[in-house]
Amino acid sequence: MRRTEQRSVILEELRRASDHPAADDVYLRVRERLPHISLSTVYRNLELLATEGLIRKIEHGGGQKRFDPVAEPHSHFHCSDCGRLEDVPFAVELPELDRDDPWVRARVIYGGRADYFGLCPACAGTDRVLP
Amino acid sequence: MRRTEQRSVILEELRRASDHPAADDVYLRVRERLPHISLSTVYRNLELLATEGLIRKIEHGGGQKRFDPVAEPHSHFHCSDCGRLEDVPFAVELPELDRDDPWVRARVIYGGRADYFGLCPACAGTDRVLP
DNA sequence: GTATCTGCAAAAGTTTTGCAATCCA
DNA sequence: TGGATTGCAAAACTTTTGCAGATAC
Repeated sequence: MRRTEQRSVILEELRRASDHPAADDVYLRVRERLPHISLSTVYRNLELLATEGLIRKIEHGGGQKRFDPVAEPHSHFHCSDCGRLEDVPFAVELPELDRDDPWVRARVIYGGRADYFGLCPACAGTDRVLP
Repeated sequence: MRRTEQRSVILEELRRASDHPAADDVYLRVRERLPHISLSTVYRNLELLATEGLIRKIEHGGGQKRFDPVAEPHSHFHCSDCGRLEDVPFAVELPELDRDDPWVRARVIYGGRADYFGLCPACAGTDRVLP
């Protein structure tokens, strides 16, 4: 993987973002700094960076895939109302799997992840009135 | 929601499937029985059935959304190699959230789900040689 | 009878790909 | 220099939508 300005800026802008942007959000942000960059370059680099393990691709409701600058597995919170996608600010431990279970033994399980869904502060109204 | 033959057959075929098919897989199966059905009807019905809570739409790696005939939340196992999506055959309990945590208090959390990823028996080779 | 539903076709939205030119090591 | 990378345009793919006619209740 070579170092190119496009690749660096894409990674920088993704790391600066806190909202798990989709490819075309990244494109818009990167374009502020590199006005001639093309959307395919953004797609190709996000894909490559995810393959190389520097970032993470997230499946999320809605048409687009989102990208996470944090490659380490962690939990997300999805707002069912506005679609916001946030990091859960603490580690969620999944229960240990029973290694003797035949279903578990028949598979190689790399890991697991817990995701939560509900209403974010803005949609729940708790960002205005705190109880 | 009215009862139509198309809707019934779509639901039946989804319930008969064990592989969490995508919309166009459902379309292919339904077409065996209703050769004149259109893909949009399949999309519209899967969407409606999911909205009504009879089935569940699953976000999953790869371009297409998948559908699950089981509406109750349960865990899935994603094969990183071949893309197979299976039900985890036991309940995975998520740890209780700390209701006094300010992050938790600021949100309305409907629920969570644990998903696992790794290699399925075929891709791990354990369907041929059992240890 | 009327609101819902279907099929068709077209549109919309997202992601991928072919290719010639350019760039990095 | 040579392989990786880019920009552009076109293609591919998935999903949604408009509309006229058919259907369920």
